[in-house]
Amino acid sequence: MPPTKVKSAEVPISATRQHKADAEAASHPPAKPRPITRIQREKQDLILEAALEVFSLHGFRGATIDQIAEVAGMSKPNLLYYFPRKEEIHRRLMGELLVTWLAPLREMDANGDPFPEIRSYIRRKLEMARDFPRESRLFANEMLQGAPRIIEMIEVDLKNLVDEKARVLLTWMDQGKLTRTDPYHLIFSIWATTQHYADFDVQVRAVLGPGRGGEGRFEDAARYLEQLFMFGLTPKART
Amino acid sequence: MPPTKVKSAEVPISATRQHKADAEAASHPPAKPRPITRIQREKQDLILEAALEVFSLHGFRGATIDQIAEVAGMSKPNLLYYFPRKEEIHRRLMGELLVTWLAPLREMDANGDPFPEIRSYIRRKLEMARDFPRESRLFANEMLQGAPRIIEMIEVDLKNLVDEKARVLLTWMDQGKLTRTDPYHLIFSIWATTQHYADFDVQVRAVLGPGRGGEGRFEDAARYLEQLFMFGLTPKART
DNA sequence: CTAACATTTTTCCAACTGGTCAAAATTTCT
DNA sequence: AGAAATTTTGACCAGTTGGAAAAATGTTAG
Repeated sequence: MPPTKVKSAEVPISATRQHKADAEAASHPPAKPRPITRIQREKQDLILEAALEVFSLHGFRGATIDQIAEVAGMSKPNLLYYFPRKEEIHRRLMGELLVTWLAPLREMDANGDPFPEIRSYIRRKLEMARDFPRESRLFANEMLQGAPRIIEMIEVDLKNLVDEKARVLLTWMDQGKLTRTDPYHLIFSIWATTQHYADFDVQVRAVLGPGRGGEGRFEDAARYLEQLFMFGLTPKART
Repeated sequence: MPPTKVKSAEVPISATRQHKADAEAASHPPAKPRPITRIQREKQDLILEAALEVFSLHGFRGATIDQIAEVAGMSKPNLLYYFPRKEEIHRRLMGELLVTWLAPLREMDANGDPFPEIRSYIRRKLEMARDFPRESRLFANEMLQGAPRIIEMIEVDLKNLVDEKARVLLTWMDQGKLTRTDPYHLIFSIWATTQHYADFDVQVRAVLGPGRGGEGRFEDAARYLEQLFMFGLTPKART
């Protein structure tokens, strides 16, 4: 499966600034794409990691290249050598994010039984909120701003995936294995409840207080959500 | 009930820049606070309204005074005449927001029955997401950034309120009127599911598509959430 | 070793940022 | 109306921002 259509952004990064050494021969149209070096990959990863940190905390506009460069441990011009513009960094980040972010939903298996499937979907999402809160916040930040830079991916890739899974849910409902309800809003509610623990982490911790705000909160959340969704979705006693 | 401890921020705005006309007499310690004029109130409201628009979209760091001034239809220095610093605007906004934002939870009545109470709490929150999405996003933005400017309010006012309502929920559980579960996470899940429709509005609309993404989505959400929470919280058949 | 390329640093810039200040315009009060 | 206060404006500033150019330094294949 191709890593979602990340449109341009795929250019080999260098070659952009390099003096066009086409003088020698303008014969090969696909012009040697120049293999990506070890350093390139390493530094790019470093930058993306730093950018994730900064963007997820301040949003696109609020983040500065200097900040990202500092976190990445390099100078600003050096960073700009790898990603010639701020937007490129963000675009790459979002492109990669969307793929991994939707993986849990992709795994929901139409051939499985609804409750085990939904239950483990919720668990996986909750684990992601716990283990990748920055990714969650990056996504949330983009959404809050109206998703200007990923609206297309949302409207195409995300929508298609959700449509597909909504159909799966409907099938389960038809089979009487699941309460008949709105599959889209069902998915929304799973997203909302799980991502809440990453995006509103400060609030969750503050409200739970030092006693219950520790690491145990994810276990508690899992237990609670399981109960909420299970008994909310269990069809009335079979006939 | 005082509008939550908004600490300073309460100074009459003017008098800050006014040349200290104390030359006449340094006799009255509480120095005439100079009544707030009509224009002051009007312009301040204008600014706060514009600031809500901009802050909710770009977060604190990402928003600029120029932007706010433009939306408010006045020059930057003029805006700064009313709010001498960017942070003041934000602080005021957050202070007022928290009060109105928690009103629905405050209304949850310990003397009522759990289901009608919870049901109408969900409805009220959903209505707020529909009618005041910018407020919701402003709040979300602040949370995403770790709530640096309102952490204190969160830890005190919000926590106290939630503690109180959690006790109410526990009472209902003790009385067997509600499934025994974690009252804190229950409240979180209501916040998450309802605010999702304001904060992730773009996503919701994109996924529902032009057909179902219209105004009806809030009604659908209300119906779905009601079902989710109702049947998830209904205690097992009485003995 | 060295030419060719890749990486990094230094210097620089124009636009934007939050904010100041004094003067001018307007409103309010008597 | 006229004085006093309030409000608005225009010019200005120092620091930050995203980014460009080019020189300096590494790295590596032949």
